Amino acid sequence: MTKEVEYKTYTISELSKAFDVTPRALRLYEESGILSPKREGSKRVYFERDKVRLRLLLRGKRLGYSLAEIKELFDIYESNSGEEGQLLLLLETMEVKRKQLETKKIDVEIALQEIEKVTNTARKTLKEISATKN
Amino acid sequence: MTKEVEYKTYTISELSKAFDVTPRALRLYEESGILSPKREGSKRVYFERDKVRLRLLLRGKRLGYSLAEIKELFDIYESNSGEEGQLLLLLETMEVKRKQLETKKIDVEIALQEIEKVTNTARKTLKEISATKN
DNA sequence: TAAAAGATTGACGCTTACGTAAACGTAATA
DNA sequence: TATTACGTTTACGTAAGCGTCAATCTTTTA
Repeated sequence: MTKEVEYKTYTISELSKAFDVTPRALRLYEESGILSPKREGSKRVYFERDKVRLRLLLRGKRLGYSLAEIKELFDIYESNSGEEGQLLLLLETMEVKRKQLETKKIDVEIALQEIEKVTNTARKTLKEISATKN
Repeated sequence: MTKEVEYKTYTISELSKAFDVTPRALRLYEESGILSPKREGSKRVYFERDKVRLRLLLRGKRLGYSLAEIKELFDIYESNSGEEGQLLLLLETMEVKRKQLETKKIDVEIALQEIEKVTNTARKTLKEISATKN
């Protein structure tokens, strides 16, 4: 008794709409070795795995990582043989990334504080203006 | 009695070392209209104001903003006449940026969580390995 | 005073991350 | 069956953000 599992698949345009990226970008991500859709003839067929990776990829981009860096991360993560050396490499890499992200987090928070300051000052001035008007 | 105020100034190489950017970059930032050092003959002289702006610029970059966007922000902030329309524009702009930053904050936090998961899994596996060894 | 250290202005080069168009194939639809 | 929609590869174009000379000038410093 074979267990039939339905895998949802996506065409390039479906995936591109779903994530608001162009097909061109998806092809580039493939060329960069990050996505690897199956083929049906010459047409790309994307599976859940690709969707997951694309989601991570885009988050990575928003965080400022280059495609090369993102691929590197995927590679390290996947090449993980469960072997000790590999695991240690993984841990080191993650530690580096973690520190970068903590720094970024601080950058974001400082920026938010600055925005708040500017905003408060502007609001005060506005209030004074409307008070003067009356 | 004239009040003499000492302003600390910087040469391009001093500032470049202080912020770990190349002189070339500083010249580009000037060309982009973000920095505007005074001149002593043909030589650039940077004041505190430039230092402050550079610090903000670099944070902006780390947050993923382009030089053009950064300049735009400075422009809006400075063109602020205290006039009502300008203040409202400033508030709107800041609100947009604030939302972007909140999104980025979430991205960072999700990424940190993912790193934690991967890290924990790797650590567990490592423990199992060292247990087997004995 | 000669040489080294820093500065300046071009100007061309390079990488990343796509955009865009061309030329072509296949499949669904009017 | 003709057209429209969607897909493919190939390839050139582009914008941003510098890197890297080259040629020249000025100022220290040995």
